[in-house]
Amino acid sequence: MVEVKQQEWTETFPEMEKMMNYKNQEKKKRLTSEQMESLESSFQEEIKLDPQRKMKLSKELGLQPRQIAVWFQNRRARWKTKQLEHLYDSLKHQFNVVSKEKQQLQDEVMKLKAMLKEQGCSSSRMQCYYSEMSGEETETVESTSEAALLCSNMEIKGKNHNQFNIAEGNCFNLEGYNFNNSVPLLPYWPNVPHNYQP
DNA sequence: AGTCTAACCTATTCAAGGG
DNA sequence: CCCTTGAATAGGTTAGACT
Repeated sequence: MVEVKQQEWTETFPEMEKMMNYKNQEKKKRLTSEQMESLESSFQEEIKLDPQRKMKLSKELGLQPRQIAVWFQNRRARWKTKQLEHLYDSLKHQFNVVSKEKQQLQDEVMKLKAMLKEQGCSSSRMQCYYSEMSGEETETVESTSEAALLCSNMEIKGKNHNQFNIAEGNCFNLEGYNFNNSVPLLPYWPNVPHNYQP
């Protein structure tokens, strides 16, 4: 059924037959390691491909300009996937750090409460006493930790994702939280134009 | 404002190569 | 033979030039 249709097509449109033969002959070919290296170093210089560079690479590497464009397109897609993976790892690590800290603080609160109980002083009385002393509203440890986590999320959402601030290792502005010990970054980062919108 | 075009993106296909 | 990788394609979006 398919063969019959194909025959009809090629008889009606000889150009189509040419194209089909061309397609059969021209199988997908892998780029040589030299071509790959050259394209890769060019990509590291600049993630975007301007027409002059495309033509230059095309001549240098003996590839069609279209092939150069396609390679850069696919390379950007791969790069973006890697970025997302690293961003995910980074956020996961930060979440673990904050969770651990929250647990430690909660443990500390439990210990302190137990101590107060031993001394025969109720926690509500102690909270009232603390409020009078500091003149501020009292907060539970849960609320402060959750607020910190919320703030960190807001910080992330507030950033322009295209700037990749988190992935580039910038610290959060959260007071009292040190996120310097996040996951290691990629060994290298290509130049991304300021106006680059993935 | 509407149209055209080039360049780009994402998703997908498919050939090549490795285990 | 199956799975992964990467070159290529399809179809949609966007920005800029032009009328």
